[in-house]
Amino acid sequence: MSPSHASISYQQDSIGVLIGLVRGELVRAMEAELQASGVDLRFTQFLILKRLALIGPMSASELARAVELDGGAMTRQLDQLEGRGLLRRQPHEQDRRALRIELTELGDATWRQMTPCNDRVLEAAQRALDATEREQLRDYLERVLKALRDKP
Amino acid sequence: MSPSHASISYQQDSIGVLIGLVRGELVRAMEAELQASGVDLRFTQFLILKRLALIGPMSASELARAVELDGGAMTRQLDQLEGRGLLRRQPHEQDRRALRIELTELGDATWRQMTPCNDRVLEAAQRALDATEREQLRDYLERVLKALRDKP
DNA sequence: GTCATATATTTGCCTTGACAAATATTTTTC
DNA sequence: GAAAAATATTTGTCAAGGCAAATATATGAC
Repeated sequence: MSPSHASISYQQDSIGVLIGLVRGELVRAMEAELQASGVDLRFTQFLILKRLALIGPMSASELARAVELDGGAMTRQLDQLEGRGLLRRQPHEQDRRALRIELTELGDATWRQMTPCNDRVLEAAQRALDATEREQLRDYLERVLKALRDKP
Repeated sequence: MSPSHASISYQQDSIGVLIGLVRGELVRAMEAELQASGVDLRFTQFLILKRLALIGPMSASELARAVELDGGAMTRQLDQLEGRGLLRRQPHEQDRRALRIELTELGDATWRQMTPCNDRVLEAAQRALDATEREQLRDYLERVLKALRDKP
């Protein structure tokens, strides 16, 4: 008996695979840009700084949820980033369990230094899409994300 | 002096972040479905079996490139999957350096068992998109992938 | 108010994947 | 055709992230 693939010679990647591939390329491109700009940060660390820079101070767990990172992993990232002087752990004013993570001046400066990297990569990624298509892509992705999160 | 985020209260996620979030949800949903169907496989292992089932036997490095996995990591995944009787390492006919990785009957049966999981997750993810939008999403993602790979 | 439950952070443990080195074989160059 | 470069696989090493347990605090039920 022949296995079930025998008759299939070509198969498009599913949306799932495709999204994985795109993400992989984005991470690679972003880390390459950072390195080329002299910023010594991994992709996850870039995401953390970006979030803090754009949204402002927040607790470690809010930050962890925002970048889809495990709480324990976040603690260790904060250790590293704080050790390098890019952010600060402050006590949270309303909740004594929690922290208020905020960028230092150095962290903010680093963020300003890497903003162009971020922009270049996003522009490169979307260069084959016109403005309308970019909006649609974002819209579709947001709807997919919502569909996955609001599980039936 | 106030840091540069002070005036920004809300900022949309970039396409980059959005794609990362979607991928995370897809992986989570897929692993949950697999577990619920009694298939004890991680997402990466699912991808490997899927690829072999749909495309047919190929070398370990082809497989590694297809699922964006490091060669060393692939060796160890093959060790596990072969140990569980889901695939076989055969000698490659044209290239004595390489292997011909092929599914066993058990591997193929496992693939047939998890096909519905895959379909359910992809359907759930895209349930808020109509047929045209699904095609567009795929098209956009393929163009983004191509743009990232054909670096200027 | 008190107790049970939920949440925030930290730490230990373990798995996974990236990177580099080693070996075997193929392909390219001259 | 021999040397050089490229490719396939394996293994060692390391960093990163997930999960579970521990601790501290907050929130909700009664």
